Amino acid sequence: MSHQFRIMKLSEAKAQFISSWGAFGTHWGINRTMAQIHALLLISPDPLTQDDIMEQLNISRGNVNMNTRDLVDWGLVDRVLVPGERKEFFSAEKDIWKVATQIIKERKKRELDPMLKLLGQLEKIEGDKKEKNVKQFVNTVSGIRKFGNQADKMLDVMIKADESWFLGALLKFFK
Amino acid sequence: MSHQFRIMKLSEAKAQFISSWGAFGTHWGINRTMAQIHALLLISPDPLTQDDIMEQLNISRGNVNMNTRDLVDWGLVDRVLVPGERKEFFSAEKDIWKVATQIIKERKKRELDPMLKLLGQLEKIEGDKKEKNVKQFVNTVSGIRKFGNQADKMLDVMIKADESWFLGALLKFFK
DNA sequence: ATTAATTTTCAATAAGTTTTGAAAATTCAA
DNA sequence: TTGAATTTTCAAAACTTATTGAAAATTAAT
Repeated sequence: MSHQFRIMKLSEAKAQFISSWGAFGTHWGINRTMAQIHALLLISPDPLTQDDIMEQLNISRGNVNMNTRDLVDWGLVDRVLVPGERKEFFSAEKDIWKVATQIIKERKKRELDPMLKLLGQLEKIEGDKKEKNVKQFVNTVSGIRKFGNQADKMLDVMIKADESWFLGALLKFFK
Repeated sequence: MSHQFRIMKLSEAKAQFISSWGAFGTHWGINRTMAQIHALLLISPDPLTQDDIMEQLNISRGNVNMNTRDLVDWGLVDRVLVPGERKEFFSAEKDIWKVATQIIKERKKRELDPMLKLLGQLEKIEGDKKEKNVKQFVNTVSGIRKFGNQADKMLDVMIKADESWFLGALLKFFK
């Protein structure tokens, strides 16, 4: 079965990209609008104002304000000053490797690290280690913790590495 | 600043684990109850029935039914038959490496692969490749697509590899 | 075949999350 | 200072998603 695609105009392609990136974000714990604003900024060659974003995405001022704030907190977007302009402008980091490592760094800090800390505690429960419920609990928790610690170490190396080193090494690694 | 933890009883530790795993899941596009049922099954040495799950998590029959179905669809839980029992039982895959590769496999299929397909289309837009809006759009999309393709390849290797090979190789890789 | 046990479905409802928009706060130019 | 421009806040409303529970469907024992 084959499928014929039409060549799109920029405006149509932009709309598609923004909408898909938004839907994609919702599967990753990021709200739709935040992901859409990020997408819009990624494809904008120049920084945009709150009003630009409101207009292009048809959303309220408050919504833009809250979500740009979150994007700045995540380190994905910068507030930039344009000389001679009163309004403030927003600009997204365009290097996708930096975007990815920034997201990894934040999620690791916010989610993985606290989970690993908790699992370490849960392993030390009181009770008979031979009893099968205790045994299964400890096995499960320690299995997850060990796996999580490996992932944690691997992500630390990734975050510190630069892209060319990392991809080069990976390609060699995977023959 | 130091922090003194109390040693917990099994019942308390179980409750903590189930609740945290549920909260963790919500950051990863998995609903709270589905993650909690998964957690409960992971730490149960024996398979459980719908009624067991309803009782232990205090949720309705319909809810258990829908979420166990999803867990089975994700390949994380099996329906098992216990000889001489009328009811059906559920049991989770306990090997955490298998759990992780199964989740990666499913999310890749459901999310990454369709996104890469779309990005490939979006790159071929019509219009002047020298115009800065077109240029930025194409650059962004192709950057994401290239990065995504690398990730895709890497995940394919991970899915096929077995745990000991993979972790061994990773440790060597990261010196 | 009948019936009791069990599972599944799904419309109604509850719970949770996002969005709006107008008022309050802040910023900065004159 | 004053006041116009701009940003921020947050309670209320809209929207989305998850949960319930009772009825329907299925299963299997008698």
